[in-house]
Order: sequence, then structure tokens, then C-alpha cells
Amino acid sequence: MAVSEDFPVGLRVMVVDDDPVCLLILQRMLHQCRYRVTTCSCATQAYTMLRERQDTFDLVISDVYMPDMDGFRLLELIGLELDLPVIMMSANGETSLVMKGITHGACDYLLKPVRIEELRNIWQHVVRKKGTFDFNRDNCSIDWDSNKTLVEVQSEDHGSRKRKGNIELSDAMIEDANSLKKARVVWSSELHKKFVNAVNQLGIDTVEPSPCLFDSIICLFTEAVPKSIMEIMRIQGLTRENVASHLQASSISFLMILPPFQNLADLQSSH
DNA sequence: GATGCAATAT
DNA sequence: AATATTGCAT
Repeated sequence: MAVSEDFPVGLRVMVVDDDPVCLLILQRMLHQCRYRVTTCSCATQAYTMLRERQDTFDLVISDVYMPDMDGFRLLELIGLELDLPVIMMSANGETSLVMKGITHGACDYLLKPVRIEELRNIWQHVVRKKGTFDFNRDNCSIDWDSNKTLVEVQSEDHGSRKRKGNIELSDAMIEDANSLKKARVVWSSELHKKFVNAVNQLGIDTVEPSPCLFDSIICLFTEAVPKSIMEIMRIQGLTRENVASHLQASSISFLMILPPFQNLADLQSSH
């Protein structure tokens, strides 16, 4: 995958939610992420605006439950007439609902309350859908609310942020794309520390004193299986497979490096 | 079916 | 070299 250093400032996002508080919060967070934001409190109006002003939006975030029109209906309409990535959003995370969103063509499903980290990388949906994204098109840094009145002008230095048509993803962006596609887990020293702690915690309970160091190590860690380690670590998004993979990679150095009677915790610093 | 684990792939 | 995925045994 190609890589670039910059963030796509000015991506045009439409947010649809009947709850004004949600709208405001979303708008704030999206601004912080350097997106341009249009908020809309009712789905029919959003749909009208999207249709009237085609090519002025890049991405839609829509609530699921709305009085005038079901979020899925809006999703469907957009899918039929417009070629825009749509992210569904709801406090309800039932699998059936999420499934419905995905099968109806949503590119993502955000669970309320939405955290800002989940918004930082939504631009990647645009890239993925269109293959490429031109960041040099019109540069009005203006936000609109559903009444098409000017509500806010962003005074960021957009001018200095030029780029070519081809998007490239920086490692940092890929790393915390937690709600997006597969990001490789990076075992930072922080994360590894937690991993080691979990392994130790599991080991401590079951340790049997043994005259043989090798035996004691084996005994010490028989409970430290991927699933238990994962559960103790409590890292969102970290799967059993991730832990298994790391355990496999680590176990070699564990057995090789451990000097006699050294506790695993001592390895924390050496990583 | 869920899990652990070694081998293998990327 | 690091992490993911696969395949097989339990």
C-alpha cells in the first residue's frame, strides 16, 4: 500500500441525527479531525440536500433510529442514487442491526457514544470506495447546518496542505484505524508490558515449587493460554489470535533468555 | 464448535 | 523480523 505523510484535510462529511446533542458532539469531533461538516437533523432533508448538491459531499454518517425516515432507508436511497460511502451509527449494537447495516451497504457501523479515534480514519472509506481521492477540489472551508445557513468558518491553514490525487496511508493512520479494516497489531513496549503482566498473573496462581528450573517454568505458564491472556489484558480490539501470535513469537525468547530464577516481570524493561 | 498450537504465509 | 493465517489435534 502506498503511503503519505498528510491527513486529508477538508473531507466533506454529512452527519444525520435527530438528536441535536449528538449532532453537536459529532460536529465538534469531526472538526477536530479536520473534516468539513454538514449537520442535518432529519433524514428526508438530508436526502434532499445530498441529491440537490451532488458532488459536494464525500461521506455520510447517519443515525439508525430517526422519526421521519429509518436510517436504513436513507442508506438504501443513497445507495441507489448516489455513490457515497455511508456509515451507520446507533447506540444499539445488536448483531442483527449491525448485520442489517452492512448487508444494506453501509461501510461501517459506529456504536454510540462515538469516540473521536473512531472518526479519525473514516476518510479511508472514501478512498476505498473511490480508489483515489482528489484533495485539491474546491476549497471553501465553510460549514452548513440543515437550514443552509452559515454557522462556522474554519480558519485552518488549508493552503499549505496540497497533495496529489493519489492517497497514501501513513503507518500512524493505519495503526489506530480500530473500526476500519485489518490493522496489524503493533506490540509496543507498553502493550508487551501488559502482555507480560497477564502472563505472570496467570502463572503465579499455578506455580508449583520445583527443584528443576525448567520444570518450574513449564509449570508456571501452563495456564497462560491466549484466551486467558487476552481476557486479562482487556485491550479493546485485541483478538485471541493476536495474542496467540505474540505468544508464539515471545515464547522462544522467553525460554532462551530467562536466566535462572529470573521472573518474567524482569523482562519488561529488556523489551 | 471452541481452543491451543505448530507450521506456514505475508 | 514481526505479525497474521492456516491446519490440525484435542
